[in-house]
Amino acid sequence: MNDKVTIKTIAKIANVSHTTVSRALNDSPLVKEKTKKEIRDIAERLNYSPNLNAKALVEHRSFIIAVYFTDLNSGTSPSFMSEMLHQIKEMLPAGYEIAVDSFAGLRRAKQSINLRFDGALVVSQSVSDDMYIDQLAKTGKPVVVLNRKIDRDDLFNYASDDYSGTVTAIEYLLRMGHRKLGIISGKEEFTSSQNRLAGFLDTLQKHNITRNDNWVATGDYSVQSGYNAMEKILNSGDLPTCMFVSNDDMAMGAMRACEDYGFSIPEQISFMGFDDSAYSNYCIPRLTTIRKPVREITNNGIKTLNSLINNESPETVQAMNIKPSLVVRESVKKIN
Amino acid sequence: MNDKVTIKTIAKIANVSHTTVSRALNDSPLVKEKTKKEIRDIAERLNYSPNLNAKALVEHRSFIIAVYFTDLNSGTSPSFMSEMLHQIKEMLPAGYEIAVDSFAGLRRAKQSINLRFDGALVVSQSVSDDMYIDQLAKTGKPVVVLNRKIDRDDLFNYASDDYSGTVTAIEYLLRMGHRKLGIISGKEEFTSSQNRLAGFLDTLQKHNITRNDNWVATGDYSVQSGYNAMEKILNSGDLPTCMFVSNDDMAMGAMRACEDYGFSIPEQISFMGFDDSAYSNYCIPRLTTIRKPVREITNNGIKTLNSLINNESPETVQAMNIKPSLVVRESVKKIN
DNA sequence: TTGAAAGCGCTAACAG
DNA sequence: CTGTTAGCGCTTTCAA
Repeated sequence: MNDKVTIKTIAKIANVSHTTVSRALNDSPLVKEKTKKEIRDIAERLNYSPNLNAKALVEHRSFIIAVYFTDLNSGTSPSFMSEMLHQIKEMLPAGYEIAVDSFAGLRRAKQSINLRFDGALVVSQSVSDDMYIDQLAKTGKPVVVLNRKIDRDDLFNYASDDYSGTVTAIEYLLRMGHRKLGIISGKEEFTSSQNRLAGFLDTLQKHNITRNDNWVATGDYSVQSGYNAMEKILNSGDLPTCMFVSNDDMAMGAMRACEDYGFSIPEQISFMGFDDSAYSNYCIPRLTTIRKPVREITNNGIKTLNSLINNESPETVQAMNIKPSLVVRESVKKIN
Repeated sequence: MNDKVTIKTIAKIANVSHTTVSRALNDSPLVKEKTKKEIRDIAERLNYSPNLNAKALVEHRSFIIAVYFTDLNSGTSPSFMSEMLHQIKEMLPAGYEIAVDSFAGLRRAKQSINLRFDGALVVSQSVSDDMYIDQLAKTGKPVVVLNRKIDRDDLFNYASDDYSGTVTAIEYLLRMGHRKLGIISGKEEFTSSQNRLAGFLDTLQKHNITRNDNWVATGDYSVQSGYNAMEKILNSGDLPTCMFVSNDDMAMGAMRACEDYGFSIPEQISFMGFDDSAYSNYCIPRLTTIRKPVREITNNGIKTLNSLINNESPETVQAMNIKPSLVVRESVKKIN
């Protein structure tokens, strides 16, 4: 019940004006050290804690960083989200809170974004986020968009170059002798799915490999959807020698399906994932995959947002499309 | 830059006082329908959005729900956290924001909790959280503690009965003919680890089975730690016929170790996990485990918090220790 | 049904 | 170095 302790309470006890208390507590050079110390002591003794709403009202900032995901529910892998939140919280100046929200949630509740934030970090998956990103941008407050390359140059934007990552993946598979390649792609409306699919298709074409439509399936990035998609492919008769799966979660489901249908990995079918999730080094067999540069994206984003909030010009570049890297493990067999 | 639109702006245009605008926007019965509509229209046209800081200051509430985890970094499984956040956000009344934070973070930064929240949801793993829970309780605001049974009866508290869940698990293993049982337990300071270990030890004792210290190892709930712990056990010479692993993540690591050392599961070593994580139904073999009632815990917690915030008395009971259930899959073999 | 005035707790001129 | 005064945008008496 100590929310009744205000700077005036302290002022009365210290026999000074509440202004002096405010200054002392904010470590203003305008207050004598001795007075400061007295005031701080009283504040501590009374367990004073400033009313952030009042402070926010007058300072025109709220000490809140908004973190928006496309969807809290599906599509954003839990480990990505959890790593993200941890990083953000870790790198933010003390006193800042992070408010987690999702565009999908806003849409469902027909709400519009609220204006109580000093900066926004958007973890975007889909072009459908653009209208919200635009609303955020219109507030004039710092906005950094992560994860997906956006089509505007007035915002800071750090993403993973999924297209080039996929090209790397497929060219590796070709080098390993595979020509019969299949794909399970992710949520169709997600930019990452589109880029990964395009990388796959373009690379096949470049190497004059005709694709087999029986080996093309679509999931939604969930483990179960990978299972279902693979089941469909396995039932289609003619089999690929290798599957490129748009994320590790679906790859895990797909490999499970192979196991259930009696196909051995990588002897009969090889697998290439995407993301390098925490589990990909422990599944059976260990999954060869493309490492998405999550850490780099996040760090850049937060550093930039921090500078922006403090009105400094960020040290990093405005936009970055970071190249993922190949992680070779056990799920791709060299053939011929 | 429309943050300059205030109720006074609207008042001027509508030719009424700002008081009336405030009332209209809050749908007060004191305002004539016609006036209300006019005002609402103007507000919409001007893209008005209330200054939540001002509102919060005068109403003595902030429209923020604090969500505290023990640690954002380790121990809390990402899928648990992500499901939690999604549920919370989904069930909260429109207009509320969730501020995500961790006690570990507070400790590291030597910060104390800030008072800007209308209610707090604590996802607690460790008794070391108690001092912070106490600080939260002292604010007099609604606090609901989830996940871990706490030692006080003035707060609402919903947890999983890990002890009884483990007893269920071990008795099942005994029924399957296993007598040579090992365990990999989790973070020692976590209550869940302690309860799961105690359930294991007590059940063995109850059935007069002497435990083999070579088969007792400790991890930290991470996949890698499960791998390391299992490696140690495999190297100890004499082997158990079955391992109880304190969570599914570590079980996945431990099974990986068996694979690497050439032991087949469940033929040579059986595995029982805990949690029923999203991956446990897809790993090879599918993991037999104990389903932690995450959904139930969360739902109860949020419902209660909602009532508390609205000054209603919650429909649910004050404390609940929900029993987990056995999920039989493929990783435990019946022997003899 | 409306408006005038006060005040939430804080910071920021301005004056001493 | 310190205090007086005003005001942030909103809700809420109280009076009309």
